[in-house]
Amino acid sequence: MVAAKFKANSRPLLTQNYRPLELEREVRDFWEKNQTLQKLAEYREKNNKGLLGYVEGPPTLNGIQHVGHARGRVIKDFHYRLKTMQNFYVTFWAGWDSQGLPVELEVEKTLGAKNKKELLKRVGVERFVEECKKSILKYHRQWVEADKKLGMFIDQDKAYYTHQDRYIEREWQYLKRAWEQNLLGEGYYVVAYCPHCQTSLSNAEVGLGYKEVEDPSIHFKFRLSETENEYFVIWTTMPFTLITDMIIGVNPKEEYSRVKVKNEIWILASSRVEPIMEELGVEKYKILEIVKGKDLVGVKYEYPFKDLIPKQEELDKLPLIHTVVGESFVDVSTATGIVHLSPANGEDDFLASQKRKLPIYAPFDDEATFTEEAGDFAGFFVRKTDSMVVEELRKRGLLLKMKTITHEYPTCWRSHHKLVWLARREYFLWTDKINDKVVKAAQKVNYFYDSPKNRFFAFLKEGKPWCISRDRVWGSPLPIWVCEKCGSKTLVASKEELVAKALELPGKDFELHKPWIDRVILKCEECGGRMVREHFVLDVWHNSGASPYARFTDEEFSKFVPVNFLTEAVDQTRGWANSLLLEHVILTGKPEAPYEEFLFQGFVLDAKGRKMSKSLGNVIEINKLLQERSADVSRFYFLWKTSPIDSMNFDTQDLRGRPYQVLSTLYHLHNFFLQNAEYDRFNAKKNTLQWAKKKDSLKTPDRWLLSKLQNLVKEFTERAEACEFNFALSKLEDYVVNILSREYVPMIRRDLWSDDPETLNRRLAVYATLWYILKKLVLLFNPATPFLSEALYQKVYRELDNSLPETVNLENWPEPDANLEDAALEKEFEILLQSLPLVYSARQDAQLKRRWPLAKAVVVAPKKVQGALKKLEALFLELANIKEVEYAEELPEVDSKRWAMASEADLHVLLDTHRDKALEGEGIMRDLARRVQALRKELGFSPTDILESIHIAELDSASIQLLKPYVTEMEELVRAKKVHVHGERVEVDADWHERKLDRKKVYVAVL
RNA sequence: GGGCUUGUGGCUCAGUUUGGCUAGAGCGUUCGGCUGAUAACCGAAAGGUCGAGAGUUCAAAUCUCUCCAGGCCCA
Repeated sequence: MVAAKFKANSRPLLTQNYRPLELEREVRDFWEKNQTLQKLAEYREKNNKGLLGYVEGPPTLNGIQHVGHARGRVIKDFHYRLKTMQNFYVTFWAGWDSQGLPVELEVEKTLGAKNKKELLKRVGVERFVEECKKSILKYHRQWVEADKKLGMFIDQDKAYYTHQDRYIEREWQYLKRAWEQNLLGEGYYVVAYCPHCQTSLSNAEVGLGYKEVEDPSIHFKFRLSETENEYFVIWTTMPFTLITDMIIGVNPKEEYSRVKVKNEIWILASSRVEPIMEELGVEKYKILEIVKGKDLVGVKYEYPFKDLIPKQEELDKLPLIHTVVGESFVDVSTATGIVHLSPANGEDDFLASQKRKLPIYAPFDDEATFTEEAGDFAGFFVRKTDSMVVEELRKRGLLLKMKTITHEYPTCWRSHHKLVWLARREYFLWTDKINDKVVKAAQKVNYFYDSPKNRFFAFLKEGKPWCISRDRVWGSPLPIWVCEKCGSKTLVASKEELVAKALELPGKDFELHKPWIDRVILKCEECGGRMVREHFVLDVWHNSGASPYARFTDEEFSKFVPVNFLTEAVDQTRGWANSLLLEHVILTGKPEAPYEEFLFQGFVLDAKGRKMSKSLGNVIEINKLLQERSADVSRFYFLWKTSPIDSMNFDTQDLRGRPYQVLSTLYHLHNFFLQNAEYDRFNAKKNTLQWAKKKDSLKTPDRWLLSKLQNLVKEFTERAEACEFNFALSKLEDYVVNILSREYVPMIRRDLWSDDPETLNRRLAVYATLWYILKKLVLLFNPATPFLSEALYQKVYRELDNSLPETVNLENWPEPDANLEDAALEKEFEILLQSLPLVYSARQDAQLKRRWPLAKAVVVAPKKVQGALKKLEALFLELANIKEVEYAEELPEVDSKRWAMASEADLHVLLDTHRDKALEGEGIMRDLARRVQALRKELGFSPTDILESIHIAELDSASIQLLKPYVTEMEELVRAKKVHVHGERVEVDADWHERKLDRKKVYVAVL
């Protein structure tokens, strides 16, 4: 009868096992079919308690999403879902960085290029740009796919792309503001240049090409101007740089020696005297004096080629030129500890001269050939002059030694030619002028953790100007036009304005990219001449840094910026976090950041803690990972494993462990709840907590569990908002696995194991409690594991209560309910939960199984502890499986053979190990019942099925006698109409199954 | 080479701000037990020079210095 009722009601809402992949697929379909993402956004847009701007840190559409990216995306999505459930409207819209060097490089590879100039000549810029667009589309598809699999609720329909005209136009507004404030202008910068490909290279490209190469290695000397015979001794591998020599550098903190060699005096670092003399074959020398580097600063030296280079002779008259400067980067552990500096041919050199405001002397053209300004060297390719310079030094008696060495030196990754560094004309944002404002702006931001904040500030305080021009094709163009006739410049920041001022246009409808933009010729307002565009494109960091203004409309910008919360990996301190900040200060003119909070995340490494790289082959791609692994489990793992600022060793093996277990337990708790609640026809709308309270059916375990939940809600929320996701999730883990599954469920199991109508209200009260608790948990889990939460929400909550909203995401974030808190009760349960393991421990010592009932326990504890335990005595007896408990304050004298004991601190439990016949019989019954239950499950019976009969055979006769009085109780326990006990295995209508019972065999049959 | 950061049982992490009981937890291992929601769980055991060294202190995983190794950024 009961079984029939159960079956009639049974709907297989949840599969018996947690199968995340299957379930996530269903949920993905559900979201798509119901347009959940869109509905959610629309709802919160109309109903919210506040707006939170968000702007996506655009991934470069080159390369594939791997676990490193996914960590950040999961944090973003976590934050979005949390804030949305807290009833905020968040502009969680996608964005993509679709320009830049990586895109160009890939296209170059695809099209097969020896060098870029040749390629562009061969295929044309139009074709090249077409290919760039194709390439970004390819990667875009894969990123969107990965986002979908991850469960990202980012709005892909509202995505921005940095290459779109409307984005570029708005990006130009930043430059316009900079132009108006005199923060944008021309300057020089030293860049790596490949003479063969005739193009400059980025730092990243330089890193690609370090190789062993041969170079001249020369030691030479420069005479101190005020002396006849005193010299600085210097070493270099690039003789040609002497042509642009401007200053020499010493380390002001180090010691230098004046050394007598024959009738000359040489100056070099003290620590280098011995090795250099050996190198130069000088056997006899004498150290005359030791001086500090800082005492050499300001000394003028005789630049040797003034006769060959008139411009150098001119420069020589200026202050500081051809004198000694102090620089801490000068290393006295190699060479002579003195370096000559050519600001036009080295970055350190350049910065040293900028600091001192020296004039720029860069006498070469775009082909790296010396110009007229280089005097006798004019017309030669720079490195061709190496030997000429060496010869000139020799003629003047300044060359000490010349040889050839092999060393590591950057070469062009494409053509393998040695690179040279050249000062080139570039465009800068003079952000050094607004550094105070920038630092002030950065100070208003919440960074959550100190270490990345320190790093960010250390970087910001350098306050270097920002070189924003790049000599490339696929990028946002620099909107500056120069008059061919009078040289005046103009910045034009919109297409409309371009058209209005144009002399020539590349057709009516052109896009704001090369090659078309270069065909726009403007009319000079000063002289009426033709203005042509400066050929540069912009640094991609300027593109993404413009996103707050460029991705929104004016109205949205004023509503949403400063945005609330951003997060990127730590490498973005110098990248996006910085460019956003600088550009916003320029745009607004105020010391204000475009973000209120910025979380810098640590990097994701492989299982062994090595960085992920293509060459190591240990990169884990998201699309591949999620083919086999659960997105929920992975998301949980990302957030749970380590603090977001720490680097994280990603080990797919870990996914099978605790993260899976936590989610699986949550799932099975729902299964448990459903099985029982459906059986008793629980009515979610009627049988609420209020109802249970009114019926006085809530018991202490329920009230304890409810009280514990309030604290969980409070702490989880606080930790999550502080970006301590690992702590937040471990709180959740503890509640689900320990408090609910391990501790609460055994407390109420006995109450549920009954179909007595008299106790129905008690059972319904337990379901009301579980419904309330589990539903809150599903909400707390939602930001971390949206698939599981949605699945349970649909299959359990919406199924049992059709008045609920359409998706779990439309629920409100739980808030602690003070009415349900009971600190005193929690304290009492703490004591109960400390005492029970002592019982189990004592049983273990005495070899007494937990299912064997015992007559008596004595709890020895202070009065207060006793009091708590007395209040919960019924629970204690049931969970300890003991008939009676006594209390004492002092340890009584007992027979240690008969009594087993376990202690912790001032709490002791004594167990009476003696079992009379009744206890033994009940123990045997429980042993057998356990085996019957296992067999029932094995044979596929449902827990609620009533069996016809159960047969037990081949127990010894003593056991049979002990068991007999408990047969009726057993029938109830195992849900069978009749339990038969036989001596022998008689003929029955079912198979006998052999089971072990305390090393003896016993046979069981069920039908 | 510089800045920031990490190093705690076999593995993954707390604890370090503000020095203070026998350095904790989970996973894994071994033995035993429990279980009709759970590939779960419980008890016990083995397992730690807290990266190395020095210093400060009555007392150091914690503070200071040096070094080693990994990571990020820069040179």
